[in-house]
Amino acid sequence: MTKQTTKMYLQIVRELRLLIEKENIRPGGKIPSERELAERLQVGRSTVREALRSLELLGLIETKRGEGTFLTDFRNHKLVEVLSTFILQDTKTVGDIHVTREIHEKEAIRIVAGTPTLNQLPVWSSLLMQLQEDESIVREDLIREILISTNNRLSLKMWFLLKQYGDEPFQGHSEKDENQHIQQLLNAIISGEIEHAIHSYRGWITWLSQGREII
Amino acid sequence: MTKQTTKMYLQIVRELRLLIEKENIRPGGKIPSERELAERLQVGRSTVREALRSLELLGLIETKRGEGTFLTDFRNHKLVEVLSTFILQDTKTVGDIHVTREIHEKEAIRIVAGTPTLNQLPVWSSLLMQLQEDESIVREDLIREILISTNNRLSLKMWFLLKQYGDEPFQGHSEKDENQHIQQLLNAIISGEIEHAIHSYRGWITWLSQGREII
DNA sequence: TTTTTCAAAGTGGTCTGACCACTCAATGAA
DNA sequence: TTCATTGAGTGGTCAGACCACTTTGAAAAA
Repeated sequence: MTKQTTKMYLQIVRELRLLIEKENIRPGGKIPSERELAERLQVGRSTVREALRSLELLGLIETKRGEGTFLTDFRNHKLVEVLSTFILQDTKTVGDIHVTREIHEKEAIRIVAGTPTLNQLPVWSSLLMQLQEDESIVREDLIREILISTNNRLSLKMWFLLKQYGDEPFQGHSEKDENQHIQQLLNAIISGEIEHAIHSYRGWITWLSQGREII
Repeated sequence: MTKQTTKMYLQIVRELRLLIEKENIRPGGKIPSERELAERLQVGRSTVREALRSLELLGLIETKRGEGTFLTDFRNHKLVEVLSTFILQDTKTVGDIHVTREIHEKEAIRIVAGTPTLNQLPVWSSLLMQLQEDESIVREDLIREILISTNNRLSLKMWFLLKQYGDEPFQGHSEKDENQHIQQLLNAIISGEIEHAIHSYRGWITWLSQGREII
């Protein structure tokens, strides 16, 4: 049908999503070939390709010439590259991404700190011990752990994506200083002091962004 | 050339960026036609289209049949839509959607209530007056107003999507009761009492969900 | 002259069929 | 058994053909 009002390739993106769900294709799994999709969906192969190329640029699928097309695990860098070359100039957008990511992080901290069963999790004290033995912790790992423990997978995935878009290399920081921020946060979480935890988090973030500007 | 190692359509994405920069095409400006691009870059039109479709799905360009292709305002985070359809697919937990939406709502309330220039906005008192004259306000309208005033378009967009996915009809509620919740929230915002505002919000949400279960 | 009509040019949307480059597995020879 | 070959399947690209839509400007009508 060449007369649809909705763009065909967007339709295909949708169909593809349904197909993936119906056939239970997991990350890493193989998607039907372009020719097969074209026939099954009754569209031209070039149209199928337009949809697939879009998804590839988003990092949702991966194609290997001679082999096929595969579902990926949402962590391709292509998208980050493209977006950064096109968008990263726009400071307002970058700011939004950071702020939005921090929204998810803060709320997760509030939940963990405010929920006895969560703030008593052995992982916090074990992390704290690591720090006291001068083993450093990567910021992302800690935050991810916090996000995970809130058991909101949607929020976790959004956070993951935002992290990809907005990531900047953190450089020129003293590990010792950072450890102090982390310890403060962990202590507040364990003792269930929500506002204290948020305050520590804010301090940490501020400290990080100051570090960024020095570069 | 059919023998490049780097994928042609990615090459084109890159070329396109350079072209846009060189010709100083601003958001809203027109990009050369597909046929012209194909000739200038010495590639097939379908290959050009694959690149353009990708950028369109990312929300970087916009196409109008019969007119042409245009550079968009990057702030249109259209990619969120696509990503969300893929993400929400396996994270069907309606609960997650609600909780995540509420994360954005709560944070927005915190920001508005805690920022003097925002909580003094005339819109709040005017809404409050409407309520006192017994004109009812739709929940979504109020929340949207709050989100907008935080000036984080990305968060706003996410909220909008979450709202769409998780929408349920609110029924069987007494308008009078709801007005009371809203008034409480608005008053707390205006007076800058963050925790009070959050508390009101929580009460409102709880009340709403109880109403839902009755259905 | 002014207004209306409408056909042509230009643009994106889609399809078809044809090659090319690559991978993999089955086939067959050593 | 081992190794080389070959053919089927898959993505990558191209050229050309229509279709649907918008704009525009010249011709026709007022």
